[in-house]
Amino acid sequence: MSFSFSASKTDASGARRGNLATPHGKIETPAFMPVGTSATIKALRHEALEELGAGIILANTYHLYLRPGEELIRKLGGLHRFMSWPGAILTDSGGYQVFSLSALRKITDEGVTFRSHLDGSEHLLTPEKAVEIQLALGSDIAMALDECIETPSPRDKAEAAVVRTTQWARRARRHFLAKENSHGESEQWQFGIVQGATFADLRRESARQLLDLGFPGYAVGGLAVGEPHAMTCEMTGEVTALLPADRPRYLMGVGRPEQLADYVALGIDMMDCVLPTRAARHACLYTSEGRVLIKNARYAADERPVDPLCTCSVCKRYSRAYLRHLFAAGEITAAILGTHHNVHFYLDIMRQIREAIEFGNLAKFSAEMQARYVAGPA
RNA sequence: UCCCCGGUAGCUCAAUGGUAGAGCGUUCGGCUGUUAACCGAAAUGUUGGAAGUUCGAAUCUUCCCCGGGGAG
Repeated sequence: MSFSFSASKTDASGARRGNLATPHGKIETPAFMPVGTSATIKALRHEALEELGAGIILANTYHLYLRPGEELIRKLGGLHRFMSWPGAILTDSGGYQVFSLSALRKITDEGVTFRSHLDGSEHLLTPEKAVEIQLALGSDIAMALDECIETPSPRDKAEAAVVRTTQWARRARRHFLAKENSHGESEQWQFGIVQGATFADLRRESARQLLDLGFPGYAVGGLAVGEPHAMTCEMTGEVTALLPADRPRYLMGVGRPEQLADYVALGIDMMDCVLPTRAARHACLYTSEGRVLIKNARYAADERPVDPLCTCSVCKRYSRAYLRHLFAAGEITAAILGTHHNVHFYLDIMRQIREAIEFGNLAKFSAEMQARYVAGPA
């Protein structure tokens, strides 16, 4: 089975309804990818993930390189087999760690030197090395190493990050193609990542430079790192306007439930975010009526489900009172149930978004959902 | 009956004469390509009681109350 992507229907808004075929299954787009940095969606078993209908998940090059090491995973048959996940996997390159681990790394033109947060050892991650690791992992989609910078950033810093990201993308693409040719047929796709911070012209320039490198798909990175939602949308729109219609667009690291449809309307096909999983572990549950901070005292004797409109197995069975108790008691089951619900909620939003695109009424869905969401929990 | 140790925030405990604190708990908030079952804020005190010494007492003195241990 080989790769392909097609966006067959387009909503008036610019939203695309498509299909992404991978060696590990077909994914209906627009798609949300739960984040499993360390080869697991924290507190969620793969059985549940499959039940929830996740077709593709994220894993992280840098973290798996540090532990358990990509060579071990290669020996054990690759990441899919190692973690026993039959669906598709996209691996982030470590570019986000350039941002999130800024205190532990140094950037040069050659690459990024990280001081491991696990044992303090030093590691040089180059664009080539990131490709090597992702080939060893055998992910379906490999991301090129990029330089993700913080917001707000001055223009000169954003310019430098664009230059570096393009140089790194060129090296990553060349290295990837050389390896791919030696293998024969394509077993993996590689995406390039657009940077440019909050500067529209830099975003456009970054996109044009990456287009020259001929990636099978393109990502928009360095957003949702503190800037207002309107800015995220503006930058995303600048980029998607330039990207080829026949290739998937991936907006990295977004977003809040009420924002997902906005990104889809800008022509985004794929998104990922730690919010549903992390917030769940921190007792923040997303519902059709807004966020429920389940540890609040007001839920102590509330026998209703977390979300009365939700069809997930947690909402069918357990009360707010019970979930609040589990969180208050620090029980591990709290994280498991909360994560299950939140991931269901995100994947269900995406299902509704896809359906709305089919019927050409994404804007209506978005408005209705937001109105209900903003009203807040009863 | 005597001797010793102790009594400080809801809990476990700091502070040895100089502005009563911490951790946990409680309440509330934040998390956007995961260094995050994490992080932040707030509320909560007649320092067991009474009387002394002192410019000043959780701290020193005396008596009483309560808990633990020991002796007889």
